[in-house]
Amino acid sequence: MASSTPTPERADPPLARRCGRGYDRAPMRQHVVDIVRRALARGAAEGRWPALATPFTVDPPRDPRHGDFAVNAAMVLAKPAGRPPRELAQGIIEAIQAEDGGRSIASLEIAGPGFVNLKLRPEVWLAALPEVVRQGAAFGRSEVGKGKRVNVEFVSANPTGPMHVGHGRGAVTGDVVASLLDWSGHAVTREYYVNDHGAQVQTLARSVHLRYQELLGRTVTMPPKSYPGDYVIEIARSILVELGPRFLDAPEAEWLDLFRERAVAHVLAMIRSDLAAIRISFDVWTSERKLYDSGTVQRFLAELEAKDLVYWGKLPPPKSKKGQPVPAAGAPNEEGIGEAEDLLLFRSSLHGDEVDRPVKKSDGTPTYFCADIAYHWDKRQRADQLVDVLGADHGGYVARLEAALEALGASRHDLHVVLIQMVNLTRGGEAVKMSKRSGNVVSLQEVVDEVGCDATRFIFLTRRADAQLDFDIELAKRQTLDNPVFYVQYGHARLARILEKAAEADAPEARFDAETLAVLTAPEEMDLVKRILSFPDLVAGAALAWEPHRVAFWLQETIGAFHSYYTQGKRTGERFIGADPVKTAARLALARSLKQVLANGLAILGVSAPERMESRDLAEDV
RNA sequence: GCGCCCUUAGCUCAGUUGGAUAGAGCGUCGGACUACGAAUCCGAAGGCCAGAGGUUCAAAUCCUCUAGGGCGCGCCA
Repeated sequence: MASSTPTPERADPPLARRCGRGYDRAPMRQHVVDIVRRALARGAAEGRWPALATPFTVDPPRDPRHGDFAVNAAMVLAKPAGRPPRELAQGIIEAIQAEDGGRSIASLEIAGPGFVNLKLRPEVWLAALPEVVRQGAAFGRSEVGKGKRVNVEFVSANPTGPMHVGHGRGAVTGDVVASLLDWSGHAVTREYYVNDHGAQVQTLARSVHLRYQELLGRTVTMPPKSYPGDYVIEIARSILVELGPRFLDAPEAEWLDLFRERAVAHVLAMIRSDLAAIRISFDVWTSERKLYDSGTVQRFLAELEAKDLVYWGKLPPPKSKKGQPVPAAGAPNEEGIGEAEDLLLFRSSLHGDEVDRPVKKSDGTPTYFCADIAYHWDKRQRADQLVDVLGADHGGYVARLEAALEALGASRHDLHVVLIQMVNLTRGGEAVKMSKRSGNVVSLQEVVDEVGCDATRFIFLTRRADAQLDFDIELAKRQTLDNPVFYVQYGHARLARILEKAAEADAPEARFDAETLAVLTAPEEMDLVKRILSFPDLVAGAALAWEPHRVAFWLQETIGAFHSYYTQGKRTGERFIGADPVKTAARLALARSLKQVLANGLAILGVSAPERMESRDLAEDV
């Protein structure tokens, strides 16, 4: 585990949090942060500049020529000190040098408006490399989330049909967010909320009954709002086979519950199977129905009343859509409910919501929202931080959930919602027709069957969650450069083959001692070493920003750097396994470290890291 | 009409929570294989970061407005 990582001492936590970004404890960077912090404190104590009021940053600059880290302390201090930043920078450099005593820093210089560019001695970087292989599959884990319980709710697709591609994106995103949080030391629960209570599952049950009648020879027409899919026929058939035709003309009350239970169980089994195909499983499945059966919702409502958070009243009239007339007062809406009647309203507008939201309908039954806040409140008791991964069409729902948490005494920040934008499925650039009406929504299963689990998962992660994603089936199957999955996996396989080849060729073994690694002097080699060592930083950052796509991009960049280095070696004749046994041993150490870090990155994404690629079969292409 | 999200190279997108001369891939053009995987790489061309103001040492990033695109908007879940 990561516990043996040389953890830099953390003198004073509040100060430590102010300096740097707080979340970042990558050993090398933290080392620099510590030195700079001590240097600044000493300078302040000596009256050379004021004590730091705002945080400074230590960041790897975009341009590697600017050094390993850029420190902005002089610019931050310029105003309070009343002196030009470049002048301050000179003093800061001297203080840093005094602090370090030449042990770890190779160079310091003033640049641009007042940055202090800092370069560590190569041996400092190289000395950290053995840790990568020593920690192996745990390299990259951190404890930034130590002791924090996080509940990640995702998918939560209604149990009325198989998962489609859009669900798949949310599923993979949620799964990897959970994985990242796990890697950064949080105690993670993956949770699925099953909406098995409302009108939609009733509709499903009725659809099954219609198909049931059909199987018994009746001619039926599926109403517009029903579920016509083939799986509905399957469910009907299984009921017919097992229980016979006795429900054909029975009143609804006699079969509705039974049909619903059967249907939901069947669909949930389908969903579990869809999820298994993309390597996703959940720790907890929470049934909305059981929240009622166990009295959780009722108790929750009582609590709301006790806290005076609800009242009986009328909802303000809706904002009309452009071009549409505002319904006359008292006119019934689509559900035939007039607006004159009172409902039980939750005071969400006190906490940032636009209006108060109903928790009980005018007929006295609880709304969906009611059960959902009860559910979130319940989750909040079980975890310190909640994450919901929702489709973007639920964006309007976030404010009321946050309001609910806040009203109940938690913080609105205890919930973070990751909104997933829609997926445009294409095939060779042509949009794939998705018609909900015909039940022809392309199922996740079909896509996974065609392109494979690895490609499906990876492609879902090649875009920020809140941006729309084009998913091209042909591209995902293609074994070429424009397919990022292939590119990254090939890089891992290539490293595996090099190490394999070295063993066969009786080449020297990888060696991690300082003397051997010291021959890794090429800029490309040091660049790779630094990239490898930045991995824990990347993972922690992606976790705390809930941004799994960062890992996918990092993998592509890192493997690209390796391919470039490798091919360059081929061109110059500086072969990976070369005549020089020391260089060979050092390069193999680099290869092992890089292979490990790629494997770990892919593990976070839930994508396999193959030891070799299957041979390309072009004959398959028509 | 109101709210939220988006707008970066011809195309698809990154941009390290405000840092230095804005980066990749694809596409285009031109190059590199007696080889440990050329399933790769190198180079060139390509930009008013949608537009206008503001905040400060510093803005693609934060605030306001405008123009386009997406989503949502009464006791459906």
